[in-house]
Amino acid sequence: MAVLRADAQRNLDRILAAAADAYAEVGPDVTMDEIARRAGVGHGTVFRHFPTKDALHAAVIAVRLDELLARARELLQRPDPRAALEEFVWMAAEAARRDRTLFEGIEECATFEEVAVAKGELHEVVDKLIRRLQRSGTLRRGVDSRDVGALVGAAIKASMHAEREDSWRRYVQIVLDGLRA
Amino acid sequence: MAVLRADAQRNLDRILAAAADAYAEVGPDVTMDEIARRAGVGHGTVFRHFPTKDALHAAVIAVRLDELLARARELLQRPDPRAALEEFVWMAAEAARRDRTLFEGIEECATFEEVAVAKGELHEVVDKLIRRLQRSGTLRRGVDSRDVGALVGAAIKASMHAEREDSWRRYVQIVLDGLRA
DNA sequence: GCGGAAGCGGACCGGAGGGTCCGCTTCTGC
DNA sequence: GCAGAAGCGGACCCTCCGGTCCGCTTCCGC
Repeated sequence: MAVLRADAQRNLDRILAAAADAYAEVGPDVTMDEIARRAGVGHGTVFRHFPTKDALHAAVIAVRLDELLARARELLQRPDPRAALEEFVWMAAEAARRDRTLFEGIEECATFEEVAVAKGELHEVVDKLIRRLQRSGTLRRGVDSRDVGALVGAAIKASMHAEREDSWRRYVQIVLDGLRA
Repeated sequence: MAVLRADAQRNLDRILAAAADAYAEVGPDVTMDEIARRAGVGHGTVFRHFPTKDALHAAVIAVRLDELLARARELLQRPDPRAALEEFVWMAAEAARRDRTLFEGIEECATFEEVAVAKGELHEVVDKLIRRLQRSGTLRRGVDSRDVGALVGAAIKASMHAEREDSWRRYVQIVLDGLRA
């Protein structure tokens, strides 16, 4: 990544932030115009920084995944494996709730190097958390980080249409309970 | 509904069948052209029978919901409440698996009378199944048919991207286990 | 502060897809 | 089998949106 001119760097940051907001609020179908508008730049400027809409989406998702990855690594140090996994799940759930595009977009964006790498590393770390718990015998066998990710993401998505404000907590709890051995 | 000319009725049936297939296979974003092509009719013909794309989608969903409703009513007669609910859940899961658009489309199409009515009746009947089981004390309190529908739909959706062929069964089972008291 | 490079942004393009329209075809009642 | 109604279908329209391009602006090294 060559060094950018100061104004270009500022715009890049603004675009990433605006895109994150826009994807979170509107969903994966936000238009590039809307993102540009939120960032306060012209539509063409967005395309100079990101060659396609998908590339921008991937960049946003990669940032989110890196955040989750950092947190997951910290949790590996936790002595209690159940608390570690549960904390991770609740954290991921909140991330998915904030940005409904997170789990949905991962599959499509997996063709992008940055997303594939972050995803791979995250799975690796979370699988460690899971295996620790399975060894202690309190987590269902045959379940891996992909399953947990898919189920938690799905539970969050399912709660989006619910009337009750706290449904997402109930749904995640139901999934967690279902995952017990 | 006025009586249709014989050929028009035939086309209508073909369109509904083709649309059901198309939504199931391709997803909610199938184009009207694709549906018309599958039905072997012109694009304009589809629009004469259904004024908008959403109206067609709603019609397809209403048919599915009516099928589920009929089965749910039968299950009310079952003496064992747990078996009744579980059978319903597995049935709904298979329906959702066959037609990935089913649960997704319901919310948006709820503005259509036919869908709203079918949905309301289905919730009513399933709530009866659920309350029977809650009274027996083996189902989590505070859960209703919307929650169960959302969670099962989510589990199915989550399994769509999984590599393993049988993930949907595992996921539904996890949800069922999580729903126990 | 000047000149060249880097960046900007909005006008523009092209394709996709929902929806309309009307000349032609097919059906049906008599 | 004929007349008129009902239905058909594809050409067409229009909007939306991702992506390109280029004349103008802003920045930065000297």
